[in-house]
Amino acid sequence: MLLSQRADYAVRAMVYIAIQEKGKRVQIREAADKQEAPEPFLAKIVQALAVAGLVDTQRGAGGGIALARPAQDITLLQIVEAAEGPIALTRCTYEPGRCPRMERCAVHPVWERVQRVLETHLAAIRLSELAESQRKLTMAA
Amino acid sequence: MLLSQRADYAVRAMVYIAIQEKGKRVQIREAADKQEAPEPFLAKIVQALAVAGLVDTQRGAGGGIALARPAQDITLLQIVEAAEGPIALTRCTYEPGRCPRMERCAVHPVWERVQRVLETHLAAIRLSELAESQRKLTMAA
DNA sequence: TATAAACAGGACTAATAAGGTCGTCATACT
DNA sequence: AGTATGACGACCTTATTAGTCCTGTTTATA
Repeated sequence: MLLSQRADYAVRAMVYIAIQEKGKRVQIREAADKQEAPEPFLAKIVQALAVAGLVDTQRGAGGGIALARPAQDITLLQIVEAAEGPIALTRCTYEPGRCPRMERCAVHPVWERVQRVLETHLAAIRLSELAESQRKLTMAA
Repeated sequence: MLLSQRADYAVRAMVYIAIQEKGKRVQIREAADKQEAPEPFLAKIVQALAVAGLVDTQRGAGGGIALARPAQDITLLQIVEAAEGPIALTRCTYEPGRCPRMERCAVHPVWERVQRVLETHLAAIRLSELAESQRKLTMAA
């Protein structure tokens, strides 16, 4: 698999948070149940999302998780990178300038191009769109 | 990293084989030296390429590896899949119908779409193009 | 102010995959 | 026959992934 479970859980959890009524906080337990994710594992992922500034967490009774900004300002790429760390197609493209063959290898620029395509596509998808189609799906059922 | 070292070694080795004069076979040892890949590891990868029908191997003195068909009939996607197995973005898209949430999850179709984009881009790149630009690079140096 | 509800954070573990090695056998040219 | 070469399979080591668990700390509210 190209993306890990972390990324998948993270995205689904974000969608779940996004479809709540405004102002309502979600508990990790609840999100884990609904998304069929192991609770302690999801808790860790949520921490990473919080560090990345995508969600705002609040402790204590009545606490929970909420989006840190409007859903249309959050992209799929941001969620994936928050959960997984920066994405790199191969070791060559992990850090710019890290690959010793860069100057003499015809494959290098191709990996870079493909990676850019992937990032662009992920960045074009907004959490608000995902939330919208999730709402429709849920209503239909 | 989204793709493993196997894929990277495989692609570079294929380019190296493709830039040889017609009819000349490459020894694994030689390819490993040139591509800075561990020889026994590359040998395994070459086996996978042979099973996938991308290269033709010949044992014995004067043996070695050659392309099994013209370089313009081999795509980057074929090489990557031969080296890594079928690519799947997430566990959801690993096998069609394998994901239990498919019907009620708004994220699922997005993963499928992104995966298709990736596959399409990889399939659009031909080994012959890579070989051509590698030849130019080598001549320039 | 006690208490229960919630996340924070670190240490730990199990399973899997990646990356790599080695030895032996089969094959083909000379 | 001898030697060069890949095929094949067993094995090993390390890193990553996917989790678990325990002990906090914060916060609302009864």
